[in-house]
Amino acid sequence: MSYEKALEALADPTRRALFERIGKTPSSVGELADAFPISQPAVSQHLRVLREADLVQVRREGTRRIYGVSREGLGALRAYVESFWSDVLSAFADGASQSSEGAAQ
Amino acid sequence: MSYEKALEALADPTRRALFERIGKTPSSVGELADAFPISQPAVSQHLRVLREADLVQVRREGTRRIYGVSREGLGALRAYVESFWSDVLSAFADGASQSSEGAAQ
DNA sequence: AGTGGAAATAAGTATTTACTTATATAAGTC
DNA sequence: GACTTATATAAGTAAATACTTATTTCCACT
Repeated sequence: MSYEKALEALADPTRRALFERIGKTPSSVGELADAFPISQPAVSQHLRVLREADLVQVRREGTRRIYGVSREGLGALRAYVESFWSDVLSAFADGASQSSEGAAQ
Repeated sequence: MSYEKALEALADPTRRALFERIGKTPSSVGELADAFPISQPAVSQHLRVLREADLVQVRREGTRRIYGVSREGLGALRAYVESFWSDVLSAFADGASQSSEGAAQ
């Protein structure tokens, strides 16, 4: 749906690192705050942006909140990039206008 | 190579719009400056960022410069998203831990 | 070489944003 | 209900950035 928000969310290096870490192992806010050199509120703020981009998902576990990757936002981003990519490929096949390039792929 | 720069470049709405327009029809700086409600230098600055992210490519044509999409940066971004996506899918297949989701794909 | 047009760079500015510390909310435990 | 632990929100700040106008660079043409 909104690949725009996904792009904006993943543009920031810290937020991207948080997202990648969450992708490998779902984590609580505290675990993330321990693993990264920023404060807990900073982590929460980043998580909020990632959540609003549908890139992550929360699950309550007692008093903690476990953040994991959501497929919604990532899927939207993937669809966008993929469609753009195929457009570019077909434009290249048509025109073959890109001068400084060698073989395809 | 550097999907990071591609993400940062495409995060800005104006720059993303420029990139999408260039994807449809390669254009000169002047044409872009006419088509968008920003000044020519602003266009040039955005093009520079897109160029440094290997998302666009320049070709000289007389005194003008025609910008077209480059496959380098877009391919890098695509590879990143794609690999992340497949990781998420396999993690989902393993754990099936995402609570609020329905069927796969 | 001199002129004209196209694009890049320089310099300055207002907005955005990624952080901080302080505080509030929420859930589990006694 | 009081206390502790975990997370979110409030408020403020310094750095990044997307624009502007002014100027420079670069190419074509005479």
